[in-house]
Amino acid sequence: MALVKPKRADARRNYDQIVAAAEAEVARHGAEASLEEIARRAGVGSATLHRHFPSRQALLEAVFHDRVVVLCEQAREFAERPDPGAALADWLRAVARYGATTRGLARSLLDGGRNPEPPPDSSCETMLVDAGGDLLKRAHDAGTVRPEVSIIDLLTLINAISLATEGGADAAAEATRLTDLALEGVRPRG
Amino acid sequence: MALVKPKRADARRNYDQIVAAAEAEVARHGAEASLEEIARRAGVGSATLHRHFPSRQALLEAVFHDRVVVLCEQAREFAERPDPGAALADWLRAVARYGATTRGLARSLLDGGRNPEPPPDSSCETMLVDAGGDLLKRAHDAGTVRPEVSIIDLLTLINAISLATEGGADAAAEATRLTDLALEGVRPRG
DNA sequence: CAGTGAAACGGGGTGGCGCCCCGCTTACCT
DNA sequence: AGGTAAGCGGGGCGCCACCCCGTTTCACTG
Repeated sequence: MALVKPKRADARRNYDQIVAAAEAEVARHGAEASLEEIARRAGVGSATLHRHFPSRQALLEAVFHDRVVVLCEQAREFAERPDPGAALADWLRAVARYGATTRGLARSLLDGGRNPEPPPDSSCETMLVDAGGDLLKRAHDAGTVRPEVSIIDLLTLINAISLATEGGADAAAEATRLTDLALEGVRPRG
Repeated sequence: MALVKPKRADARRNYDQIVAAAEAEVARHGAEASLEEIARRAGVGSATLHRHFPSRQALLEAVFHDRVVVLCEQAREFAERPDPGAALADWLRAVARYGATTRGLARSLLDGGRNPEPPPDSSCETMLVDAGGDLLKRAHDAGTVRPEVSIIDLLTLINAISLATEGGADAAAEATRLTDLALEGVRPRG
């Protein structure tokens, strides 16, 4: 059950240094940050980076994993709230806001979803789908969400919004506004 | 008023060949297609490509320009329809579908919007904003769209959907579904 | 604590890229 | 036909992802 991290001490140390360097570099330059530069800043050879992370996507997953876990914990808290519709909406807004202000995350999730092979249980995508699916189920049961709406659709939409607003002047505000627009619809409510 | 295209005959021929090659290559590999490869397939040196198109964005604009013009003409037709709300929705669906099935377009529009300097009147973004703005105005006047909704927000949302669904198994269907979701909202309609 | 086998490392090579310089070619105008 | 400037493109530069393979480092055993 426990994560089987690299065994040797130097390997583990390098792994952590690479993730730390990647976090900084991705924050600066987005999901397309130079892997060579990340390796350089981590103080390792580029071969070491490629050995630990066979793809850019794998590295991004490691970078964002902890933050996504926090979002999922928040979902679990929101699940206790009395109004499931508002809980789902608030969580989606939080996801949109976080995605819009965290360079590279939205792109990483999009590319991850494109991947043909099934993602592991600990992938960012899977975790979000699981956490959000629970909130959605409650909202469905309460009748505050149309039954044909799926969690995949919702997260795809939210992630698309993050992607489109990421890096803007006030990304969080714009992501929130667009999320509200999508959740409420375009027509006035009776 | 008429476009001031490159004057010399060989320049114009190369320009057209580059755009044609770019169209094919972008369709195959998306907005990040290799510029070197495009030049190779167009039968010109890479310097010629860079002379005609100082940035990747400029090339993409040229590639998609004609198709976007068609979308805008469609908007003008839709403006005649009796139900402005449905006309706007149908047009947005068409834009979403086209963006989702045309590799590179959504990405190009997104990056174009990031550009700090104001886009020229003939840019894809400007044309869509103008054409859609007219449809939205009619819908606003008819009261079928909430007044605080802007055409920028709508197109950003639609473009985000295109971006997120582009390249999927049935991109057109998914883009349409997500567009409907965003237009109608998540909650059931009274 | 020393020795050993394997795991991990990283310098450097390869091929591809975007971009640009500059000597050469070509089309246009008179 | 001849002059001239616009246009061309081979080739160079710096950066990148990715990988090969000789070398170093770790962990385990006696």
